[in-house]
Amino acid sequence: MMHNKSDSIPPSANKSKHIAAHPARATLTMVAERAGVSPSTVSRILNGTAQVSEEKQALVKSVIEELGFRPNPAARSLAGGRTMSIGVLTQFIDSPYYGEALRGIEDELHKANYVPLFVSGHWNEAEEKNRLFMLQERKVDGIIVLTGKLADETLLEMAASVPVVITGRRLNAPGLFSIDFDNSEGASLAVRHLHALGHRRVAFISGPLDHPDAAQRLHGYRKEARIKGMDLDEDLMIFSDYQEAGGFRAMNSLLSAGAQFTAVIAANDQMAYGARLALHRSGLRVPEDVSLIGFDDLPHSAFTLPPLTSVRQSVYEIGTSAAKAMFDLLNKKNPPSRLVEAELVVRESTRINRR
Amino acid sequence: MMHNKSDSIPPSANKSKHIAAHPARATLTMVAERAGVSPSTVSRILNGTAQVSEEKQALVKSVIEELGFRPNPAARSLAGGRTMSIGVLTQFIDSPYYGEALRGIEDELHKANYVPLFVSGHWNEAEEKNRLFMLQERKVDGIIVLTGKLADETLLEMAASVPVVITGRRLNAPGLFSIDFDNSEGASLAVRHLHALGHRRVAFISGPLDHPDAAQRLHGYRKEARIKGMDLDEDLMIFSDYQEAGGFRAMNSLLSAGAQFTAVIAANDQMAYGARLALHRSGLRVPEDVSLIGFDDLPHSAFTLPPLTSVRQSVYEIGTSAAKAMFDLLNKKNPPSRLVEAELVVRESTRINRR
DNA sequence: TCTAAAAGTTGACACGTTCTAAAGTAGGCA
DNA sequence: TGCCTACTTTAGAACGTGTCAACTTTTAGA
Repeated sequence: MMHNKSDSIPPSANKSKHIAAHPARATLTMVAERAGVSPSTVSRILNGTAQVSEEKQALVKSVIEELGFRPNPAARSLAGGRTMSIGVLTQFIDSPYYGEALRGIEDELHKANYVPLFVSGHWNEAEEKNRLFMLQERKVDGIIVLTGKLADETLLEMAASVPVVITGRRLNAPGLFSIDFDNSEGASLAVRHLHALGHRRVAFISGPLDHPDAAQRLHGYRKEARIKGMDLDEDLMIFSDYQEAGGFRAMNSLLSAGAQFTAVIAANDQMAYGARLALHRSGLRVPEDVSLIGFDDLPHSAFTLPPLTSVRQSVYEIGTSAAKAMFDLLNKKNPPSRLVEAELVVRESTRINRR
Repeated sequence: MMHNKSDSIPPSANKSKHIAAHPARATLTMVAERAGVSPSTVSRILNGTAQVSEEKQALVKSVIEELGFRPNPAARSLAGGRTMSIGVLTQFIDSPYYGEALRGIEDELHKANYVPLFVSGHWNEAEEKNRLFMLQERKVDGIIVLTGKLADETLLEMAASVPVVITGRRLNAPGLFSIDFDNSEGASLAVRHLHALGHRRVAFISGPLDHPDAAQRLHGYRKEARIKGMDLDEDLMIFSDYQEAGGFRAMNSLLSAGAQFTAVIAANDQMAYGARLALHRSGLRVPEDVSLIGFDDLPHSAFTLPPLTSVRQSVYEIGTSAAKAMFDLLNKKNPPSRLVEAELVVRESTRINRR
């Protein structure tokens, strides 16, 4: 027999129902009583479920204000109403990249009195499903999924029972909204910039291909390089893990394999940082000897040495857009899926190729 | 009359109570029926509220397994039981510093089937109080506060009704656990290191003094410099905002004011990054001309140019410790408050003073 | 003026737990 | 055998809100 870990934890301390200082939270019933109407009426006013005469509206609302009444989320949830909470599946709560998106979501939800429930999937499909399941148990009103490895079908299935906003892929279905960056175009932008500076051999440090955005970025690089007729040897491409240390190792591999290049694009800024250090260790200067471009434009990239040229994506905006779309979904509107444009921020890590 | 923003949002979409595919979630009552016992007994087994005979325990547990029963959090909450959720007040959800702590908390809570509710106070006392209020409304079982501007009294008051774990200050009370870094000692460590390298004029870029840790770090710097008999002019100290851009500006001010120093300590890594760029812009090399030490040892600091010497604090561990302490509190244990030691990670941004 | 439809309102129950008080069941001792 | 204690178990009332069906009032049409 399995022992459930939580079994051993006794009930929490706050049993005292009436702390003297607090004047007993107002309930919907108290409001109804005070206003001389039925609880149902108050409920309908709160939720706009049906028509209520102007006068009663005004009366009840003033009583609500007076008593400082706020609906009890648990009771609402139990009664089958809204919980005023939105589940947010991210991959790592401390991701420097998605962090901004979380902030955007939080800011936007808060304006409408909603609370986000953040959970992390750790780029593991089973874990993601598990967390999503938890969210549904908690009866969240909607779910925002920040990328991840979930199958499209899983998402579509979920969208049938609860509004879903998904980033990092393009998908269309009722009750579902997707918002994605144009990763491919972003990578193309970087290639075009380097091409314009006279670079013809550009290395590419890719992220793990099981991340859809990594695949798209690699694709954009390949496509644009081909268009411009640039060299596109296999030994110019290397795969890594989106981490600083990974970028460091990748660059060392490139170097020790004797790859010839005058510029490098890293599929995210973190790998660019690592690569930059590796170049330094090998006595190569950025941008004098090698030009370097990152991707994501993390806040930090404006302060690296040299400040990093990077493909910018407004992740904060992705967050707010996702939250807004969620509200639309909640209101039964089905906003069209969106593709966000990328933009190149040119700083000091790229320059004209003199070789 | 004020119009409540949420009024306009219609009820959510999932009205259909019984989706064919899902075999109707098992409830506690169903479990009781199937096992031939009363709901109360099942509840008591679940919560360990009272003694139950071995046989019934086993029987009920097997039925729970069979039916895949999982308690409904909302119902629990409403009935006054545990909500299995812990409120976590942080300042910015995307803080590179506290992010790791959040991860630690999440990991630890998840093991015990608890869910964190993250909210952000944005270093604004009113906002912090507001968010804390929301958390209490949501009936969280406990609250973890990651630093902030709340008055001690507010925390103590709260601890009377719900278990509280607070980081970033030392406080003792029943139902409250505090865990803090030894910030002062951390700063002293940095000063000692520079002194040993022969530096006598060390500048200090402080964080905002309304952050308690900033005050402590400044204090540690002052104390140790005095002990070692080092120069401690007022123009060696400058105050900033813990941000990269702030560190950049601070260093420029120092430089343009003509301050003389051979080393700099920044009160956090982010300001160190900014300062490092400012030094570079002025043609000063790190560490050849100026030694630089940061604070926090962000993951990134191992990959800056040069890799940054920094005072390390295991923020992830702070997170897990906070969560563990919360469980102790929930179990009515009152663990002793803790002070976490700091450690200096020496990399390549410091060297012997040759001037 | 009468009637039908629409608008406004209400009571009662459901949601899935926890908790209290009280009842039931043994075992031990006189 | 009968009574008391200690251990188990249960019935049933909360908890605060949403919803449905039914009821009442108003409005509009003829």
